[in-house]
Amino acid sequence: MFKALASPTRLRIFLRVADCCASDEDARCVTSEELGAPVGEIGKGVDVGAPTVSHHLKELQNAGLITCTRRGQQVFCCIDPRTVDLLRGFLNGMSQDQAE
Amino acid sequence: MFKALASPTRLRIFLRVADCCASDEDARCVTSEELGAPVGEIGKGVDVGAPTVSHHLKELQNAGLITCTRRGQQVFCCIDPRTVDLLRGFLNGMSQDQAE
DNA sequence: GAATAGATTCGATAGTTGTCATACTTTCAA
DNA sequence: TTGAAAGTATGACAACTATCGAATCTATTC
Repeated sequence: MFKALASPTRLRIFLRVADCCASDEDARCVTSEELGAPVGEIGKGVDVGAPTVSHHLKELQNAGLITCTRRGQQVFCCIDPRTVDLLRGFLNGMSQDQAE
Repeated sequence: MFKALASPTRLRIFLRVADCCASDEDARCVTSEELGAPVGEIGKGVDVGAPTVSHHLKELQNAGLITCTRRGQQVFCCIDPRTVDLLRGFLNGMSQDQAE
């Protein structure tokens, strides 16, 4: 999980996915417009080739940080709030002993 | 920062430091007893050699996740709550768009 | 069915990282 | 001042990772 966000490129990709995937409540990225950007679009923001983007997205998927679904020719990705919550919970447990 | 926590061994070390460094308010690890464990003690919990532990502690320091101070022959480390807060803030910004 | 667009897989390679063994530095005690 | 204890620095090596180009796959359109 930390490992998945360790690579600068991958983190950038993750942030880009997060950007493109802002929605109302459920945030499961069902509607195309809510989905934001497909893989190709994500790749444009990062200066690496398509295979590399694909590779990183898979890593993020394996870590449970994002979920991808194919819709026609395109694959849309969005972040998984549950995993992010998990991570945040971890940090809370960490510094509740420390700060305050 | 994420990178610093990416290695399993380093994460284990980080958690161990966090464990040993639970204190009242300021949590700057001034008193020896509050400090918990010195470097050597930390190493005992992890099955790697002392040089490796030292190496990882330095990485954690560079990332700003822990602070180390020498007290006599021993070096005591404790986590830096500010950096952890920063990390948490980052995650909040992340999933406030997503969840809820 | 062929052509096209979007995305992934495969193989290779350069670079990074985790670990160790050894040697060194710093601090305190005798 | 010598000796021991606690950590750290250095150099080396194996393992991993990020990246790319080429080939392949999947779905759409003609």
